[in-house]
Amino acid sequence: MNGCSTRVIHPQAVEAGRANLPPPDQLAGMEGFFKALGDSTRLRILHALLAGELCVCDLSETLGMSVSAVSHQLSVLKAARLVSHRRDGKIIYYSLSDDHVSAVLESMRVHLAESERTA
Amino acid sequence: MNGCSTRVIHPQAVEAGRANLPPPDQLAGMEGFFKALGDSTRLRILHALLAGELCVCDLSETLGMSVSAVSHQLSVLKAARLVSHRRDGKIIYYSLSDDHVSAVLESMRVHLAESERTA
DNA sequence: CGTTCATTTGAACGTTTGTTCAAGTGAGAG
DNA sequence: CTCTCACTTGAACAAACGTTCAAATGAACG
Repeated sequence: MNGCSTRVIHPQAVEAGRANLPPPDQLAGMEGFFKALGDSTRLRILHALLAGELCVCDLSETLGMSVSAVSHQLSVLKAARLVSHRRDGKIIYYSLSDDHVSAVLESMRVHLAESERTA
Repeated sequence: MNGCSTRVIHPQAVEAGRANLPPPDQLAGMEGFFKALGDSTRLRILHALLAGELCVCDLSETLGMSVSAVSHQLSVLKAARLVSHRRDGKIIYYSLSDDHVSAVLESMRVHLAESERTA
């Protein structure tokens, strides 16, 4: 909270920067979205679902981790609206909530390939 | 690590899901990228920089937080290659590392507006 | 009803993360 | 060289996170 000795170095730059700060609710939305994607288990779940819907049991087998751990992460993805689910008897099938999700994943792959090149 | 009683419910679905799992190095890259974006302070820094380069002092004034806290977060963004910096005497100016970053931010805003609509 | 089985949920525990505070760089000015 | 000032860095500590384990739903089936 201190700032610098001379208080502010470039007042107009500060003003311009402030003008671009997103309102709190938008900010919270973005943070939640990226946080949901910022975990390797959840990213692996999303990628596995690119092939089509999967039940929790199969997802656990696919990733080689416990059903409970997968279920916990699915609830995070569900809260972030990244996956949907449908029930068929005892089995619950999860899938990507819409095409936008796979588009995002694809665009990230491109970005990373790009910054790898610039390394 | 247990799986279900019947072991696997849909073996071919598991196989298809596994085929889409990214290799560990790609996965780590994605995770790091999204993790860097999954924090409100860092998102605010990136948005402030949309207007143009800013020094640490001004950034701290813009966000209303300590120079030290901002500097720590800048080092995270630097490690994720999301920002660049140039030195001019005692002052260090930070800017978005490339146009791709602002493109990503813009595409996220669109996605969030979309899923807001579907709410 | 009671059992089985896929899934969810809650508490626990170690790990990671973000901020603060104090000390440390490093570049210009006197 | 010494001082100042913008910035970085490390240790510390609380808050948030991901996994595990055990207990709890909830739907089918006898």
